[in-house]
Amino acid sequence: MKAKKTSPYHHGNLKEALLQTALERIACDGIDTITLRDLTQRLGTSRSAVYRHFSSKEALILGVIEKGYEQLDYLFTPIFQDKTRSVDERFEAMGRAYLDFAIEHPNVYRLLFGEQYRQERERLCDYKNETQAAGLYALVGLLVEAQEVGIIAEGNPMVQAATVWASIHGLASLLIDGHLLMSDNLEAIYTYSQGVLLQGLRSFTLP
Amino acid sequence: MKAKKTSPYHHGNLKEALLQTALERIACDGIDTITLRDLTQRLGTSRSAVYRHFSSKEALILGVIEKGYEQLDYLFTPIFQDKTRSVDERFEAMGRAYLDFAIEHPNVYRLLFGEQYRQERERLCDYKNETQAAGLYALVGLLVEAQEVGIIAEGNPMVQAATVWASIHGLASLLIDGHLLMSDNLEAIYTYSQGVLLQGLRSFTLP
DNA sequence: TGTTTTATGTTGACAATGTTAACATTTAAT
DNA sequence: ATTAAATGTTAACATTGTCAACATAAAACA
Repeated sequence: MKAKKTSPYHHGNLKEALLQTALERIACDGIDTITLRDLTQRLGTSRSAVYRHFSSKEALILGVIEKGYEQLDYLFTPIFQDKTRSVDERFEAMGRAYLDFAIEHPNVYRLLFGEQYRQERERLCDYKNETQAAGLYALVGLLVEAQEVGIIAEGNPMVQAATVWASIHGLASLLIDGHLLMSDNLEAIYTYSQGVLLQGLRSFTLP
Repeated sequence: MKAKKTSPYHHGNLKEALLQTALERIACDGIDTITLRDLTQRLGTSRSAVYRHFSSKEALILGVIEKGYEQLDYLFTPIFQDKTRSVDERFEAMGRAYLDFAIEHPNVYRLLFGEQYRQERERLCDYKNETQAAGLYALVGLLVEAQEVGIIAEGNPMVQAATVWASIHGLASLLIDGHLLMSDNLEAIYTYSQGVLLQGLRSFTLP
């Protein structure tokens, strides 16, 4: 363990510490209330120190977003790829994990799947194709598998994936944004949604 | 028509003009970029004039939100209540109108159904029960009707409404927030989603 | 080792923004 | 006509992101 004297001139790991603290603050209070001054104050450095590691506040946030997608990946990929479980089970587990994550970390969820910093992300075409789409492609893979086993009707798996994702994302969004007031009915709503979705995928085919 | 001399001391209708201009600016550039200074400058008044009509910027935005919900109501209620059309047709028309609104006015849609100003809205318990829920209750009514006709399976219509709303809201959100990249596939995705949803509602019942 | 270069952190300043207080002007009430 | 209320203006303040100039530590190099 490092001997932390009375605040040395160099922090030592400021970049990572900024990303970590920013993520924590966002998770706690949301994206709109965090300020660079507060972050640096918590880390015991000066306000402008940020600019030695990030070109702007926006760039810092983009780093946090990247970090968030990585965490999500660590969470979901194992579920999708667990071949010891049936497609049905993985489908169910995925939905539940997705919803749980949104409910437990609503501010992070909004940051990852909301609208803010959308244009800025597209400039960095990195994790558009890497991290963000990873979850969607894993879902596509699961749906292809489901088609092969005959659990769902045949069809364009990308279109199916969009339908599934939209359904669960809508539920998550409405819940964490306070538009569905029935927090006690949550389990019923989720179970019903999941049932309707699977049943629809099973029996509906485009002409 | 009023004789508009060289900017009279009193604007005459500043409150309504502020709401209107704010809505326009939000529709154009989004909620995060509008400033009171810009609004008042466009209306030819001074910055602080806002505070004679609204206690804060937040209060002005809440007024805009209320206005937005009213517009949505004018748009949807007739569709729901048009008894000359079948339940299926109204269901289809509702979904399409909802999606069209979101795509044509993404910034307004986000303002109405997003997370920002959520806590502030709850303090005014006015349009929580009036306007906002109006659309949901209309949907509930349509679903009750659908159950009676036998188009969908029996079940708690509130839970069904949440499922339907979540599905369409998720699709709208992902599209306007740039997370579904397939703008050319939009028609296919919507048609497929609608089909899966209806098929699922038709055949799925909770045990 | 001693010197130089690079990386990192600090301080002071600036513009933009929401907000308030004190003042001004117009309209309505008495 | 006088007074009161409503509405609008100006000046100032605190907060925030950002930048330039300066300071210090670490690394590279001789």
